[in-house]
Amino acid sequence: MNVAKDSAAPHPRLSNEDRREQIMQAASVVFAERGYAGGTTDAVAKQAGISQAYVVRMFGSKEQLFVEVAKRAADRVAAGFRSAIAEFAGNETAHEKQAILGKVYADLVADRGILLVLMHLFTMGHDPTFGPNSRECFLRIYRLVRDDAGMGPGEATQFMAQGMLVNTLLAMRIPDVLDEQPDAAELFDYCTGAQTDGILEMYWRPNGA
Amino acid sequence: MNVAKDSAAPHPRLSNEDRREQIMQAASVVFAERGYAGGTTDAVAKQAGISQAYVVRMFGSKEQLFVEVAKRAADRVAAGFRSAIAEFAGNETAHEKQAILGKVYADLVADRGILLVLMHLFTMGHDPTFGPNSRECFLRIYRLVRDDAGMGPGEATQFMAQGMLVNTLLAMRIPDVLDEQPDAAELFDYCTGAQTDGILEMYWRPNGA
DNA sequence: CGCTGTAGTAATCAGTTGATTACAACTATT
DNA sequence: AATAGTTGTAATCAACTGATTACTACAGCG
Repeated sequence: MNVAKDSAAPHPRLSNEDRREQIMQAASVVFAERGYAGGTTDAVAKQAGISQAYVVRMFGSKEQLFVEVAKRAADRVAAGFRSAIAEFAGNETAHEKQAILGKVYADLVADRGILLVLMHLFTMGHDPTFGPNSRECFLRIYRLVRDDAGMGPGEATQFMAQGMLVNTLLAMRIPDVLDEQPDAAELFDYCTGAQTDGILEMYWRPNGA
Repeated sequence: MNVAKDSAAPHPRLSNEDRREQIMQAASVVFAERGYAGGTTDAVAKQAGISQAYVVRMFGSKEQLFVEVAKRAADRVAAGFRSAIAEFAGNETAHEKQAILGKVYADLVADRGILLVLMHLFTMGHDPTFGPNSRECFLRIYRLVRDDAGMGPGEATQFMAQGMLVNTLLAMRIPDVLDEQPDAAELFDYCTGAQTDGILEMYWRPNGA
């Protein structure tokens, strides 16, 4: 039996796998708020409660860490969509499909890490490393919506457009000024449609789900 | 009469006003590609061909410089829309208005500075300085489209959504992979509609207009 | 117990960065 | 021509940052 170290032990000593996951979660928070250039490996380390040296050694470089964090964010969106699509009855209209996937997306981006890390990735299309990555992530989601969900290219495009507007509004923290800015409330309402209340409910929590 | 200094003079010695404009143009290029945190005042200075110290002293701080650059980007979008709206005949359908303003927007974001600086601004909604600024800039455009252009809230929202998707596709440099990625070509085509060719034509030039 | 691999850190380093200061060069006014 | 204001820079600084190295501590295995 282990000695009693279950409560607030100074060094829980995680496995490689668990620690990786923990660092990526911390990096997601840090990169989301500060961007790639502004997110320091030291901030990630502090967020994870470990040393800065360990963060760098675990992923080789800050660049590689960001790539993996961004990739995982896209993975989660894809997984969320796939699992929702798997439960389609098959007779939904394109509009109904949009509503279902829209709700799933609202759940996903309640995690500001997913939301903002992807947005930061998209703004680095010029970068030799991040650029190809960003295009691949985005097109993967597009294909999922168009093919697996079975929307036409037009409907899929419109769905992606609405998603990008939701991204922007949430990134800007529009929900913070809903009370004092009637126009913001109107725009947010028209954009999120039936999901408005659900999104707002999740928005005020520390993290989604 | 001035002495002959019109050809490649080492120090043209600009007026305060002209120099400000030149620095902001340089900063627009630098911040666009590197983001706020990644864009150094030294890179701005080199882009403008002056010393780093002068960049900082002219604007007080890097933060203030970014605020002014972002504000000017939003101003240009607003001015472009306003001048197009001023030429409305008054009997356009909402769809026609969207097409006209869409074309104007395509012209504007051919300048990657405008496009990306605004996107970077939008991702900093949490920042006490940039946050209020980003919301104000965005809502200003929304009101312009909804009120001055006379679209309803629904049409205006849809127009903004399409704009955010165009932003994302251009930021990711989707046009760079149009040939090897058929899905990218399809998405871009459906998104830009009648303006596809016009946008691409401008995309390959050093700068818009 | 000794050995080996793994988790984790402290210390350090070279390069960068925003900002400040003091100073030089030019221009206009009187 | 002396004065004063403006344009612009070189030099410098303290703080920061990603990465490397050498080290410690612990766990499993024979």
